[in-house]
Amino acid sequence: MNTKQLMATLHEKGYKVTPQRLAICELALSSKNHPTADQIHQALLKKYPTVSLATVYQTLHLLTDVGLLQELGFSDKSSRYDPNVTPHINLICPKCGEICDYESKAVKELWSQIIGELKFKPIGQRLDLYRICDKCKSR
Amino acid sequence: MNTKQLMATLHEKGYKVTPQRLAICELALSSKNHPTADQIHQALLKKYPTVSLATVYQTLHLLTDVGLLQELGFSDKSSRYDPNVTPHINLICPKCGEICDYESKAVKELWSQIIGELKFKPIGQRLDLYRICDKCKSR
DNA sequence: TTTCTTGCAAACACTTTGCATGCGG
DNA sequence: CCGCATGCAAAGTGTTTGCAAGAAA
Repeated sequence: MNTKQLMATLHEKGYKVTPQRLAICELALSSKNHPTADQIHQALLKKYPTVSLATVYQTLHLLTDVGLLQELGFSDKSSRYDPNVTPHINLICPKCGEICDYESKAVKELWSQIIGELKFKPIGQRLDLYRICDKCKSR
Repeated sequence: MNTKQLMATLHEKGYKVTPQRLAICELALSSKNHPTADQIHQALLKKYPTVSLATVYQTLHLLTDVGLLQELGFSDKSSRYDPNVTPHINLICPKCGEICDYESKAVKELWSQIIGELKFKPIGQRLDLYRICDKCKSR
């Protein structure tokens, strides 16, 4: 999603377009490593030294409402944000917190099979798979 | 799991057996509605009016460590505890917070198929499916 | 001009910790 | 007896809120 599309989406939903929002949206939606709100905030400070963490949270919620982002809450009370809202597996290392997406035709097929079995359409899903990542294993 | 087995498991892992622990374990492990720590605490107060919430949290972590319980963290920072640690789907209503388990042969089969594809053994999983529950839909 | 957004700081909810006391092994 | 477990209260953490000032439409 480019900037133009993003601005159109915000307008459409009745949200104002501000530089902060654009910056946060672009960072969050292009992220690959499932960042925390704080990580996004830190990255943002380089370009916008005055943005507050509260604004980051607010904008992330906005994106979650709109359906462009998924918030993954964890038992340590931290949240990670994932721009991939399609059915996929989050491979999570409980040691270091690394999360990477695992996408495959099989996953999507199997998931749609389960949905068929359930006879209703879900509004979202979250598939986590926990395992010690290679880095942590070799240590 | 009955009380005798539970006591044996605690001993085995080097944990002391106390009345509080037994009570918390029995409540948590037999729960069907994915309670919060506070709900467990409230229920417990009827029998043990002096147990502290801290003890409840500690014991729930103990059970999680031992692998008898899974902690489900959510984006609103709440945690729910699930005694079902086998691969199954949590049907979650984001409106009212209701969680029910959906277990089927298909889920387990398809899940193990995906695991086979991954070439390593996970140490756990979490499969959430979000949908508005019937009660909320009819309202 | 009107309304929404921002940034700050204070408030919040849930969870964890420190410590003195008490009980299990 | 020794050491872990308990209960309480205080501290901690990530997130949310209230409000005045500022910017978008």
